[in-house]
Amino acid sequence: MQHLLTHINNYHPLSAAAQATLQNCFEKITLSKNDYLLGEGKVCKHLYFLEKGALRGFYNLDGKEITHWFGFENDFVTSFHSFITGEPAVENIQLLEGSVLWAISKEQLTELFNLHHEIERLMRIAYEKYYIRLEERFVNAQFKTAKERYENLIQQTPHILERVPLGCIASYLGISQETLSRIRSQF
Amino acid sequence: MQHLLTHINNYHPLSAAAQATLQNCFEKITLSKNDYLLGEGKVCKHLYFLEKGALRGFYNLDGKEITHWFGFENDFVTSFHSFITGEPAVENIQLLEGSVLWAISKEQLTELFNLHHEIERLMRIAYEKYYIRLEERFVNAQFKTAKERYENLIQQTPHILERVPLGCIASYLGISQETLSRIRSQF
DNA sequence: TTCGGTTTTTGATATTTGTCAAAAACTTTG
DNA sequence: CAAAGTTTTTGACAAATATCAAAAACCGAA
Repeated sequence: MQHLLTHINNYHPLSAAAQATLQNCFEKITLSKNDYLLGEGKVCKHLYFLEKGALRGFYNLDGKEITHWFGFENDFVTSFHSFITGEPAVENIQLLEGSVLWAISKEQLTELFNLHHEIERLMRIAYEKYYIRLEERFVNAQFKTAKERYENLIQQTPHILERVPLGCIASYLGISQETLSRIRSQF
Repeated sequence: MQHLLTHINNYHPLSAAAQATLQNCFEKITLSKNDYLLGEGKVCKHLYFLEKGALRGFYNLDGKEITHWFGFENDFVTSFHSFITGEPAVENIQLLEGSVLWAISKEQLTELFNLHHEIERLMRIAYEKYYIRLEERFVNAQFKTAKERYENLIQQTPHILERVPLGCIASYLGISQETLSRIRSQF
């Protein structure tokens, strides 16, 4: 829990009062490798903070699993579309490693926004950061070649390579596993 | 101005006090077709609301202009990366039509957040919507074929086809202009 | 209205990436 | 440790898309 608070204060320092309220609303969750945090079709009613471990978001397309994002230490994770709109999720969230998470419900979070302006500010700032991050992934996906995207991955998020099977990484990069394998053999 | 307030109240209803404060902070801007709202290398210090007209964000790559987003009526536009981080923009924002915009500086907006919790809430909600929108574009870019992306465009944002030159649309969809032309001839 | 410029389309060809199938390299576990 | 399963690589080929060049269509201003 201290881990979470430290990270949050990094984003945007909170008053002692706000921190105390936050503490009461997050619930600890411990999951094993391959467990599901969310199954497609379910509404994702929680925002999670990943204290330790790794997970992936994926959906099914023609019998194949398309991984489109990963979460690691200090990431806030949820099925954003479902969490925000309240619609059923199209994606699954599955653990890649045994992990420790902290969960807060959307309901509680909304309540916290009302109680503490600064917590809503924290969230606004978090969205800014996540927006920028997504924007960069979008530009990569749309305008870079497979090889450039792989080089980007090596340079900017090498931990992904060390902790995730190549099959997941291929679809994360938007290429087939065979193509990824061939790109790798060039290094 | 009433236009802007109406739109904002649609997002998230504001108190009369907050609305009055907002009114004083937005400045009206009128620009002609082909004018620039932002040039690359400049820090984007404003958030704009597009009341009427159309514009595009693009950057230069190997002498070619890569259009990656459009703005239309009722869109909030800025160079998000630059606006959020304070770093120089990599992109240009250029008018596709004569337009009417309302501008607010980041500084003033931050001030408004302090004055009215509800305005920060409005912004948090706006980020949520824009995040989801971007997420959908990302999935399209990474996992759909050129033809599927074009079909999506026809169904979901047909106004783009009517108001924007095909060269811009091609890079917006992440395909070459020739390929776009060939896809179109199939319809 | 017509000339000059821009935008869009068409054609030929090259490149990138995907698909399917099989082999090789790893992992797990009994 | 060995069999069985899983993941990764390799090969041959197919499909999608890009590139370059030129023609056609469109448009705006003198």
